Amino acid sequence: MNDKSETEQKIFEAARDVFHRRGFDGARMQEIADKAKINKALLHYYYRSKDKLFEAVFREALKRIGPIMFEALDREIPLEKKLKMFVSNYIDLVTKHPFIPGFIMHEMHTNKSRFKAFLKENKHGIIKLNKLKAQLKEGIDKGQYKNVSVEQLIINVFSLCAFPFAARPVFQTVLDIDDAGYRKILEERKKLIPEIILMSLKK
Amino acid sequence: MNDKSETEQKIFEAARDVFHRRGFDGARMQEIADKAKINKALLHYYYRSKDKLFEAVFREALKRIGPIMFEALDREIPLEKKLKMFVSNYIDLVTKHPFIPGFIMHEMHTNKSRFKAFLKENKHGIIKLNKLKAQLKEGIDKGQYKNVSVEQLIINVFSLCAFPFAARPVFQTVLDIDDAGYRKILEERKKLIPEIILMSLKK
DNA sequence: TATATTTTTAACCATATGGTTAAACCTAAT
DNA sequence: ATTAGGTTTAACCATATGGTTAAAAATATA
Repeated sequence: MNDKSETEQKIFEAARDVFHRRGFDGARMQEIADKAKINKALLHYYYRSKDKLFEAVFREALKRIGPIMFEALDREIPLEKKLKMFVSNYIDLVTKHPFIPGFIMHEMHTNKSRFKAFLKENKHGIIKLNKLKAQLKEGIDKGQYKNVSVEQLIINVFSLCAFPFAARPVFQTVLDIDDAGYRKILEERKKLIPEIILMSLKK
Repeated sequence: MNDKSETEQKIFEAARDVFHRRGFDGARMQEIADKAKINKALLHYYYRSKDKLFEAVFREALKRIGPIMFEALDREIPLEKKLKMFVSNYIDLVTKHPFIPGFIMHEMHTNKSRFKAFLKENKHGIIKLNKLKAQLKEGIDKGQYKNVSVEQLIINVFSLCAFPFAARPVFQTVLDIDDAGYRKILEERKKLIPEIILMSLKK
């Protein structure tokens, strides 16, 4: 869109950092200002309120994830490639922004209406299941795949991709894995997840 | 332990409700008091502070989930049964307390140290992987299972079980499913998840 | 019944927090 | 150099919030 001024950019990045990490309720305008190394009043100069600033951050998070789902799932390539592409893209993205899944989930729980409203207005919001559905049905009719619902399929893929990030501190603690070890595990999943999903489709 | 007085119980239940729903930062002592139909000062009479009250709620959530993981995973029954039992128990529990997964995940992210400290002191905290590990190794050696790591296996099972609850609002919105429909999907997963996991183990 | 103890309440308090204001500062155009 | 516009700051403000206090009410004890 508009090229933000340098300060505006600094503010946004600081805000993203803090909101992602602490959630809306946990975020403090002062912390954001400090992190951006500007006066608190400047936040309100550029973004009128905490709500507005949050919305900008929330939108960006959705806009980052949306296209990935959209591009990968709604495309004319074999299901197998589609899956691998999606999983790899998703894991790469979230590795760079590890708080996005948890952030979106939590904000969604505490404020469903905001999310729904946003999705409705956003083209990437609702996943277009048509192609995937058709593709799956074709495979099923051919006797190539088991008869599974698209919904379950998508829930499975997302669960296997996103949860290891969202629940990372839980897993690392409970399974006693250090950071390097966990990174390795995440990397391995780029191969593992498509395998699992494809296997679950086979008869 | 000690049989809480009626008021104490009312307070705790109200607190659980509010904390689960809003998280620590989003929870207001006033809302808890209102929900319990008592004066705000009574909260501090029974539980000294917001932190203490939260801790009680947080502990309870972990104590509910811990034994389920523990009981099911660390037991002398075939892997297949173990899996089915765990998944079914987990889904039943979380159906009754749908906010637990998201609650634990979020609080973990925003306050890792509290969680780790708690796990260390709790017997159910660290999953004992020994039996599961041995069991898996045996199957692998016999040529019955593929060579997968216990860690990935556990991450997969938990992801498939927990994420559909934690991200429920996201899925329902994005996939356009109503409450009844989603309940059905969750119920179906009691069969689906063990199938997927077992299939992912087969050679 | 009188006294001590526990439970509950209304009224406060101190602080944190989101937000505002008015003035200072900077930069580019005249 | 002066002016006008946008940018940045320090000092405030109003309110929400967790927490306290002292007294009332209820309950147990003698």
